[in-house]
Amino acid sequence: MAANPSAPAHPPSAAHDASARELIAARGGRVTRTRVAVLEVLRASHQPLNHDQICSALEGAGEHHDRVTLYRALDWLVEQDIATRVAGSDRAWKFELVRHHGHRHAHFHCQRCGRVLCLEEVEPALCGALPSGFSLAQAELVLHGACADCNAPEAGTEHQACL
Amino acid sequence: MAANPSAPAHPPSAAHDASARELIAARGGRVTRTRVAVLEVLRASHQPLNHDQICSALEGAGEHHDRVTLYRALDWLVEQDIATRVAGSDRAWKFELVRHHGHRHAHFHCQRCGRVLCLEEVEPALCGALPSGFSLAQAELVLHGACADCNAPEAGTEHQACL
DNA sequence: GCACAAATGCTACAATGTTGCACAAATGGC
DNA sequence: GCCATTTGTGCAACATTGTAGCATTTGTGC
Ligand SMILES: [Mn+2]
Ligand SMILES: [Mn+2]
Ligand SMILES: [Zn+2]
Ligand SMILES: [Zn+2]
Repeated sequence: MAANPSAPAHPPSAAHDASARELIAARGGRVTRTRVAVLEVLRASHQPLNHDQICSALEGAGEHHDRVTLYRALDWLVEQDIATRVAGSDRAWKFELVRHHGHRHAHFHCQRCGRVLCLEEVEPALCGALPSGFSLAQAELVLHGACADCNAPEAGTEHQACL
Repeated sequence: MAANPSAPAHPPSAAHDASARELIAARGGRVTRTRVAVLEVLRASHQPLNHDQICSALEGAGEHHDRVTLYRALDWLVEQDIATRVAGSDRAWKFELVRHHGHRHAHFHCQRCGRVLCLEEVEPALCGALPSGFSLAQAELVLHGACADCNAPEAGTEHQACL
């Protein structure tokens, strides 16, 4: 870490970091190391991440965060509608930022590489009507199949579990 | 149990039991106590059941089955395409019989009573196209909201977790 | 800086599955 | 019906994912 006090401590993610702090403070929460770090990780990812992936990402960046604290930070982000939970194929929740408010998109679970990707262009829809008396709060659509990478004939690269 | 050898041992579920045994044998599996019992429970239920609910149902009928054996029986049924796994809202799998082969229906998760119901009339659909290169094996649609029972104004009955 | 509420970091514990392995039981051929 | 073979079972131990309780620390407003 550069100790130069006249320059911003972290060059490119500074703006991100700033707005992460603002976002947290705006919700009336305390700006803590873990909340900021988790928010940064989620912001940097274009796919939903589970607790373990987030933990590894932080650990990889040399930051250690307590397991329980991480769970609690994620719970708080979901409570505040900053993030959402996505049901995974294994039985671990995945988390992603709510990027465009109110926008619901489908997810794709690749049965080959195991990744879960956001299909920003695909919205859940129902073919048939809800039985009377039922009220709908939210529709969750998960497609299972093979992703483009795994379908590509030029094998060689094993797209296995690439974060 | 009536010991009369000229009459079927179990009056109403005999047909069920018979075809459960046949179904299992037809897949080349051994007809065991647990597989038959689990199949009967699934057949009798009109909603997906998790491991614990199945275990309770059996226990309630005076039958004890080992936890692990139950898991393995369920795994086998899924492998054989006799049953399917349905992702639950908690992190336990639910299981249901494949009743009409190839028929995919949506599920409804009531956020009030916690039940997961089959919406046999509703099929998953996508609004928007799959990105090129992707191939789809199966679509899974889960609707979240309040079921008819929970929406009914005549409260009194707490529809909580009724099997 | 101080006070105080809000978060953290432990340690335990709960829920849901999975693995390995010795033993039992279902099946098919006699 | 009996035996041999193969398939499942039952148990104990372990793995993963998440929660609860509680003493200690930290962020915030003054
Ligand atoms: Mn997404
Ligand atoms: Mn169903
Ligand atoms: Zn893939
Ligand atoms: Zn309900």
